[in-house]
Formats: sequence, C-alpha cells, structure tokens
Amino acid sequence: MPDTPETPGPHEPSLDEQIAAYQREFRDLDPQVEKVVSALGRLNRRMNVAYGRQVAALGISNAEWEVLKTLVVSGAPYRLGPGELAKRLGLTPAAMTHRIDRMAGEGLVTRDRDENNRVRVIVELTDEGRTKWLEAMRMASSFEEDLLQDLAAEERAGLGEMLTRLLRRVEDAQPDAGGRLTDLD
Amino acid sequence: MPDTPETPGPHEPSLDEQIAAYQREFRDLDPQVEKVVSALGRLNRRMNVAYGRQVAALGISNAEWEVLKTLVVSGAPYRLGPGELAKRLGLTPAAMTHRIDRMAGEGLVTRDRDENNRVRVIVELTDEGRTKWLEAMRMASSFEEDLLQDLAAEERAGLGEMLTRLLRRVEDAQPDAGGRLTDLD
DNA sequence: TCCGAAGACTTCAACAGTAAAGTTCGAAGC
DNA sequence: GCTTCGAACTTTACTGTTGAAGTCTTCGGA
Repeated sequence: MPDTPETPGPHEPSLDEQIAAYQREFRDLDPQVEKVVSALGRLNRRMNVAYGRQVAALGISNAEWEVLKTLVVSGAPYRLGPGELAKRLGLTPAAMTHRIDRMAGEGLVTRDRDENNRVRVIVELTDEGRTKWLEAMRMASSFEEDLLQDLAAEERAGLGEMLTRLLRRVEDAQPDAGGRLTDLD
Repeated sequence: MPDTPETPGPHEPSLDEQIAAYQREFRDLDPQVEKVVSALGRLNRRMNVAYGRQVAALGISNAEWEVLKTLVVSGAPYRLGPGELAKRLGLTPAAMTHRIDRMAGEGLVTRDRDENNRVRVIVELTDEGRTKWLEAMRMASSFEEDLLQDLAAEERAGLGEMLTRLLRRVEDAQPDAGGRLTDLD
C-alpha cells in the first residue's frame, strides 16, 4: 500500500465527483437537477471572490460595493434611507447603521437627517462614491464579458431567459425574500 | 401633492429596471451580459434564503449544512481534517476550529487526534450528522426539482452545460479559488 | 393640548469570521 | 540524540453582523 492509508483523498472533488458521491448516499437524486444547482452555487462563489479581488484594488470591499450599486440603481439624486438600503441588501438595520458609518467616514456617502421628517435619515452618494462605483463597474463588466466569451449570442439570450424564469419562480414562492437573508420566517 | 415628495421610490427594482439604471450611468454596459450575471446573483441569494429556512427546521444552520455536505462528499468513513475542510469551504482554519467546536457540541461530528500523527485532527461525521444531511438533502432536492419544474429536459441539460462551461472558465482564470473566499491575492 | 402608540433609526451584548501570533508534534540535519 | 524547521491546528484580538432593547420624532385620539 504505497499511498497514505489514513488520508481519504485530499483532493478537491469536481462537480461530477460531488454529484456521484451524493447519489451513492441518496438514490433519488436527479443528477441533472443537481448539476444545474451545484454549478450555479460554485459559479456564484467564484465570481464573488473575483469581484472582491477587483474592488479591493479600488480600496473598497464587496459589501461597500453593494451599497454603492444600490444607491446608483435608485437613480439621481442617489438617496435612500438606511431602512430601505437594509431591506434591499438583505441586512439588519443595525448592520446598515454600522456600514453607513464606515462609508461616510471614507467619504463614499453622506448621512443626514431629513429636514421634512426628522425621524428619517438620508444616505446620499457622494461624487467620490459615484466615481468608485463607475470604476468598479468598468472592471466588473469587462470581467463579465470575458466570462461569457465562449457563449454565442443566442446562448447568452437563452441562458438569461432561463435564469430569469427560475428567478421568477423563487420570487413567487417566497414573495418577501427580497428582504433580509435572515428572515427565516 | 398627495405622494410623499422626498421619497424617491420605495420600490424594489426589478431586474430590468436595475439594468436600465446601470445603463443610464454607464453607456458601455452590455445588457445581455448584465442580465445573465444579475439574474445569477439574485437567484443564488434567494436560493440560499430558501435553503436556510429549510435546514433551520432541522435545527441546523446553512453553515453547518455546508460542513455536513463536504464530509458526505468525501465518502465513507466521512473523515476530513480541519485544514482540508477549511480549504474546501472557503474559510480560515480559525473559523473552522470554532465551527467544529459547535458542531461537535451538537453531536453532528466528532473531533479526535489522529493517533498515527498526533499533529493532525480528524473530524468525523456521526450517525446523527449523516441523518441530518439526508433529511436536509431530501428537502433541498425536492425544492430544487420544484424550482426547475418549468424547464424542459433539454433546457435543463443546456443550462447545466452552459453553467459548467462558465465555471470552468472562472476556475481556469483563478486556479486556486477553490480556497478561501478571502484569498484576495 | 396632551398622551400614547407606532415608526425609524441607534445602541448594546453576543456570536461568527479574519489575521496574526502561539503551541505542539513530527521530521530532517548535525 | 539533540536541535531546528515546518506543518497543522488553536488562541487572541479585532471586525462585521444579529437580535433585542432603547431613543427620538411624528401622528392620532381623548
């Protein structure tokens, strides 16, 4: 026995190996379904690592980039309240408070009381924040185009269509799930 | 003016609205690419929420479920070291130590020193852990089949094939990214 | 007018994760 | 055989997130 007998296999399993292992333990598993789901999960994880690396070069974190994106999507004048931000980002209001603190300290956003309703707070993107978003977006979109390079135009269309169909299905199943990730019932 | 004038639009943007907003700020964006990427991200988030809800019913967290899955994939006798687990899960060894502590306390795994090499530690799935995995897997796979219900068999195949092609592309681009999520260069 | 309730954040304590330093055991050289 | 090096995990200090309690403002009724 030349190989280390006690070490099972210090070998990162491929997608197919993973699915085969599941099937050995759970006969009813549909390998085609599992392949889609597992590929989706792995792909997403790798992409987040890649995004993290890229935006780190701009001196921001993935978490901060998410806030910038949300404010940009809200459109000019790029203002949202902490509560609304928290809801869209899937965070608790407490976490949002802290994140805004940090980002305000870095000059990416401003935080002010709403003069019309002094209970509300307005978080607004600064010019610097908008610039960071643009730089991050440039890097991200070039990465994304590179990623999809091997897919023909009609494949991209089909892929986008199928994914949005799946998305619609989960959204219908859990109407509120745009909310907090921890909103577990 | 009946509507609140200062509130931009407390309205969760749809995928298409989001992409349209990006395009207003960044002309060079390819909407087809962005649609694929954004749908993928949203879908993944919703699915994680759904998984979290389901496994919570079994008294475990998503994080714990990931550990169970990794041990099951490793095959009988369901043993891996903390370091290997950490690498596969994208965690630091320190986080792994803590997570194993918790799971050992709950009886899902055991943690023992390797008698052949007392520097090493062996984490092994217990019967209870294996049962939990099976229950979680049952729920997950039925959720997943329901999710893919609207896709014809050939669509599922095409989707799986495209996703694995994308996965291969990111993996080639960052050969080590199976590692820690924070391994940002 | 005043009071009570609700809404929108913030604060606080506890928990999960990271980075870096510490510990322990095994292996390789002198 | 002793020592030094390195590998594998643990510990420590700090960051970010959660859940619950607290604060402040507004609104509606007595």
